[in-house]
Amino acid sequence: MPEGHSVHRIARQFDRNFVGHLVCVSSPQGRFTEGASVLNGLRLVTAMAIGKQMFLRFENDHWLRVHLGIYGAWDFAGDISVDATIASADGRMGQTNQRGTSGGALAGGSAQRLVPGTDAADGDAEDSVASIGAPRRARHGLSAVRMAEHDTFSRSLAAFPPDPIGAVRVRLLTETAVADLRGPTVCELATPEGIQAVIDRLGPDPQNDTSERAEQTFVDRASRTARPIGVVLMDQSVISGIGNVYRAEMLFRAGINPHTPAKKITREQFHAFWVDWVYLLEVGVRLGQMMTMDNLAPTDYTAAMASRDDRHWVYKREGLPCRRCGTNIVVEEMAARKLYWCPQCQR
DNA sequence: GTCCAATGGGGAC
DNA sequence: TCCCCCTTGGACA
Repeated sequence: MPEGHSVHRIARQFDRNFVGHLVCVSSPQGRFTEGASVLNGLRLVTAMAIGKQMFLRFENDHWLRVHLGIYGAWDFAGDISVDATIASADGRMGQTNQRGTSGGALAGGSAQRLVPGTDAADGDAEDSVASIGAPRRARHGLSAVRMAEHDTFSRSLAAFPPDPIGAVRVRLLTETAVADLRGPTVCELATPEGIQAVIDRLGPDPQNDTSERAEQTFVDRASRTARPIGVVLMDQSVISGIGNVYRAEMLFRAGINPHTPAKKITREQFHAFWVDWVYLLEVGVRLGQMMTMDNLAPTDYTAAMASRDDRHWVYKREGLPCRRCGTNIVVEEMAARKLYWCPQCQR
């Protein structure tokens, strides 16, 4: 699931291809029919992300709030301009990239225009689908068609918009682009007051605010509790966007025992956490992957980008030797989630 | 086919 | 602290 970096990428995608457009809103699955009818035909004004929450503001101060939870994902298709780095996003999208012809997408910084069946620059119709959200290896929906039968896929895009496939909670459609949402934990209409109430509950997100005041808010909220730091880092009211992967990796990078009571963490250590999150989140948004090993040689780095297994210090490495000291990585439950850590490096 | 895991979070107790 | 919701893919029978 998408941790904070994915949601920022999604908001960017909306900003690039939907903001300023009139949007047809529907709920093919039928579970957001009433909300869709309120938003249908309105112009999208703003797309923004705070941590794992995304907010879309439409005309007349109608807001749509989306939280992907563990399973949620957005599929984008049509005449979508995809930032070169966004084209390499997690999960399904990563594989999309592998299959596409624009293999150099990671390196470039320029946007590419992807127009199915017409003048797609260096890609074909395959590349005009982008998914961001929960990792899903096999294809379903638009992508499933691509994987199974290329011809069928091409036809489905040729007849824009493609038919929604599977449980699409909400579809946002402009004349040239479409976004399908599946499996969100939250997809609801909200008033400005409702949105503000949600925002007020959230800790700072360094993609939105790297000020000293933001850092201080984090430190103040984190340091006043005796809960384990491994729990506190995942508390979205303390700091926004950190999920289970980043929690484990940040604790390892800091060399801190996850059980340490937060109030015993020093000021310097909190500062280091903040600085590291600023950095890791920026990298994650840029690469579309939770790359937490930043001391790799360029060749190793490429390999790590390609392989999900080589991206992390400790996450999902239980029983394997620590990359730093050789001690076996352990796994335990903390805050109802699996926590991976090195008992030697994180004493 | 059936079962389980998965990068979350909220509510009941 | 437990339980439930959301959805999908993969492992296994």
